[in-house]
Amino acid sequence: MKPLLHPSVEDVSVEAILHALSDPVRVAILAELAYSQCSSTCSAFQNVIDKPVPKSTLSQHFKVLREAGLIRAERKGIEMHNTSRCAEIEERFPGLIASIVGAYTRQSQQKLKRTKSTRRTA
Amino acid sequence: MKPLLHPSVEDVSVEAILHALSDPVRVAILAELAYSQCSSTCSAFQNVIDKPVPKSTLSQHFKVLREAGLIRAERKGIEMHNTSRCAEIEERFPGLIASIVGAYTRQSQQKLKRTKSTRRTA
DNA sequence: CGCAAAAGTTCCGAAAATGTGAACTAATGA
DNA sequence: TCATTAGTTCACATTTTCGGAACTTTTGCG
Repeated sequence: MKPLLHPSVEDVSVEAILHALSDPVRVAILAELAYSQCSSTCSAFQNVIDKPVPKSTLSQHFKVLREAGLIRAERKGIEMHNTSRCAEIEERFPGLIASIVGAYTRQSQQKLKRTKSTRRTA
Repeated sequence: MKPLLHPSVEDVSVEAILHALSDPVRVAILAELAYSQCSSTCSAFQNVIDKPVPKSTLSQHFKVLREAGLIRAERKGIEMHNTSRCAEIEERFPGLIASIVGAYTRQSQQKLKRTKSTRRTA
């Protein structure tokens, strides 16, 4: 199996980061990895959003995150251990990831508030 | 001609913003609009990157920026006047746009530095 | 008015990217 | 050796994107 390429920090591009994080599933994965500060397997994210994500799709998502330089993946026996590379990226692009994850957080809070205050459909 | 839909600020999504800004042409446009603080026509950006951008493509790019809520477009006579909506978005997602544009700026500076220090091909 | 030009948009076909089931690979353990 | 589990790769359908050609709006000019 291929040795899992990870770009070095100086090869990480803003385009790739933004593209990777323009998908709700991928941000959810990164946010979780960044928050928990410890490694997680891919299959741990099969229900990262409301509905289940097929594993081939999940694999693609991890690939995108990996190649964007946002996560590091290491094979440990039968499973993959994924960790965030946010600290490295923070050095190169200070505040970038934090503000993106922060914006998503704010967005989901506002979404909650809206459905709470306007639940006429219930 | 259609009346040019602009999402209201509270309908702007982070996904759409990141997707819009994951393209070099579109960031270049937004950065320019945000920096200049005044309106510009679409055709003013035909050479926003090294090579010329076809006008149908440019039109699509402006549409993406518009629908993401990043710019406002108004027809003035024969041409469109585009302005950035960064101030509005700053209220909803503080620091987001600034950190993205900042990251791109840093990236292009580093790219310059690299080609300067390693120009063997010249 | 009629017509030409300029700025954008829309249309459409080609090319690229994405999602996902099915088949495959690699590591583990009985 | 064989079954199981975790992920990857393949193949194909769907979607998105690019860009040339044609179209629409507005303006300016005779």
